[in-house]
Amino acid sequence: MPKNVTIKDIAAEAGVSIALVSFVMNNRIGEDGKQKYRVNQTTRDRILEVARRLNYQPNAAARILRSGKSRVIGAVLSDISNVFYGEIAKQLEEKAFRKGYTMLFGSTDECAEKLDRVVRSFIDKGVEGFIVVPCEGSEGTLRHIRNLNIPLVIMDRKDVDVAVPKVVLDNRAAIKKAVEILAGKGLRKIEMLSYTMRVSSISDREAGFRDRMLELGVCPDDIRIHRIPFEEVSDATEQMVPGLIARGVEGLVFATNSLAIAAIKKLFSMGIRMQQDIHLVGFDNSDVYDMFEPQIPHIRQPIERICGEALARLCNLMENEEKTADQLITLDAEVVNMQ
Amino acid sequence: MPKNVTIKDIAAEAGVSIALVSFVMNNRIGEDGKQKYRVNQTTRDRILEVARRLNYQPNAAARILRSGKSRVIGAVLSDISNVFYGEIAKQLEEKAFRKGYTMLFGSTDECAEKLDRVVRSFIDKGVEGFIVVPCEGSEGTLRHIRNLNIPLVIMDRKDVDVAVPKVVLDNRAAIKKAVEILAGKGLRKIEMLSYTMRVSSISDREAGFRDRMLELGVCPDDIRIHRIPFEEVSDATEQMVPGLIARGVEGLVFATNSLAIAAIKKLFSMGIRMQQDIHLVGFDNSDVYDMFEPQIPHIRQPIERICGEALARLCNLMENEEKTADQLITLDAEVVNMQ
DNA sequence: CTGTTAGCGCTTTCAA
DNA sequence: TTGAAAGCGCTAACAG
Repeated sequence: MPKNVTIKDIAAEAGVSIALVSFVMNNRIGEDGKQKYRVNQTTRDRILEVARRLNYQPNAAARILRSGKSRVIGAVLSDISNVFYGEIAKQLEEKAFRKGYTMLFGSTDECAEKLDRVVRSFIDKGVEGFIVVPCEGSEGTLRHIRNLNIPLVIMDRKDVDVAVPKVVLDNRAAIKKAVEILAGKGLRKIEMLSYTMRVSSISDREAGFRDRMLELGVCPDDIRIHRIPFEEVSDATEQMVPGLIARGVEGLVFATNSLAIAAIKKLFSMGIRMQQDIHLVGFDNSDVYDMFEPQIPHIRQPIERICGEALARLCNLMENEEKTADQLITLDAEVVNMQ
Repeated sequence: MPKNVTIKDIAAEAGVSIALVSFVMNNRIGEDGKQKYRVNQTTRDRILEVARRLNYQPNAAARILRSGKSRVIGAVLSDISNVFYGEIAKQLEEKAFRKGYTMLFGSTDECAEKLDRVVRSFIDKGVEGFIVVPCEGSEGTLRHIRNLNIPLVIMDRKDVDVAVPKVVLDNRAAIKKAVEILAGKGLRKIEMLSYTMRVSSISDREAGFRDRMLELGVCPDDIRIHRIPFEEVSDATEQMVPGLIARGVEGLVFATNSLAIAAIKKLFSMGIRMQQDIHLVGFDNSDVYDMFEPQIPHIRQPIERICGEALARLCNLMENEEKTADQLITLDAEVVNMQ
């Protein structure tokens, strides 16, 4: 391994001091035409030339050590292989890149222990801030982040007693819109598929469903929410669907795309005609929704805005060393393919 | 921001030297019961106690600077929001974590410039190694990585003239299996949907198709591969499908899941019955494949093994400072839901 | 078993 | 306009 080029090498080669090299390297990005350090144009050019010739790469570690800023953000999501979080990841990465930050991603798979492991390893890596989608039992870890004074923004879920900014969807309103689509068609025998998991996004969606159903005059005892364990969506959903049909359910709303997909598969295999024999409203994206004619309407989260807000708040905390503003940013969902 | 605790603080608090603290901290992970530095058990306990009490977090930057190892790997994929790469990302992250590495992810969106930007930013971050899915025109950047002497493993595509390990699917064989499924049903009017993009994974899949069709006795002029631009899969595919049907195509194989999904949507909307009026074989995963009865068979890449191999090679290069072993690791695809 | 010490590469103050 | 020098926090010889 040919020893990496350092500013010292450049200084030697160009016959100047390392300080000068450092100055020049940091001015590279002519920020707003204002140069903090004035260096002789000739010297500057010579240094830049040498740097290029020697293929100089600044050492990140040294820079971080000295400046104390790593410009790395850790994002701890639920499951990066799920489309929704995949899109979140992509947006975060892009937006962070533009701001000059690098993102580190990790999946919790809804397991508090894994979340803790990931968070600790990220801290080890010297992340400057965190964006976290909490899961059941993760409060301790989140508090740990706070205690370490590492900026933190919570995303997607808000039922965590930690005083940090939280960016979430207005889940109640979102599901109300979903129910509305079905109610608007005159349907009343509407049921919901949800997770057993108790996190605010899910609970709020359930609450929204309950609220709207009550408003529609449905008797509380007739409001049906079916809860399925996260780990066995496919099987459990498949087993449950026939029962729904047997009971003559007319409409179904879903708390997540995975639930919707599992149900649609089963319904389709049973020969049930979507949006005819039964009416559905999905949540989040899936290629499956668009398969049918008419397409299955679904609730779309404003992923770009969610990521934008989360990152903005985080940068605020990181850059302005602001006191932990415990704000709740709530964004509205939109309905796709409303019929 | 309360000054972070350093080994110095611990040393002072525990009344020992910083060296001792360092030794203890590095032995934390009792590797194979063998401790490199022997420290008095009482002292050790005291130090650990103080460290815990003061909530000590080792400074990553300093450690990296000193040891020269960041234990960070950069993965540059095509599009992390696509299921296939999403799963790749997840596997890489998990496996890397077990080996004590952290992954950095970036998407190229099949744009060489973006790939270059991402790579440079990762280098800036001090990654120790790269796993890259190249795209058209990315050779220069890959060579740049080599010149910097940063370990590199290429994944998914092999048509890059850079002497590094490459882990790919046996794409020719994979598509042959796909064609075989259709041929086994006695079909001969089989066509393929592919990308215009010239990367080995795609080209090889096309070659496999051509080969198998020739073997089946199809006249070269009758072998039809339809190439669709990556950026407009949906629209272009939708426009193309009716023509295929009009020509009485019996079977379709796809070079990627996105192509398959787009085609299936259109076919379905036209009322064509899958695996009856037309027979399909998909590539990679999609929830859409499982929607139909019988399910749409598809080619499944051994994602876990791909990631395992790629990471293993990379670690080899990073840890053993081995000379660039220019090996090509080819893995076999498997057919899911063969009927 | 424990302490001293010399840097890793870079930023930045202070002085020239 | 330039240079000298002091560390950032940690590791790892080397010396006791």
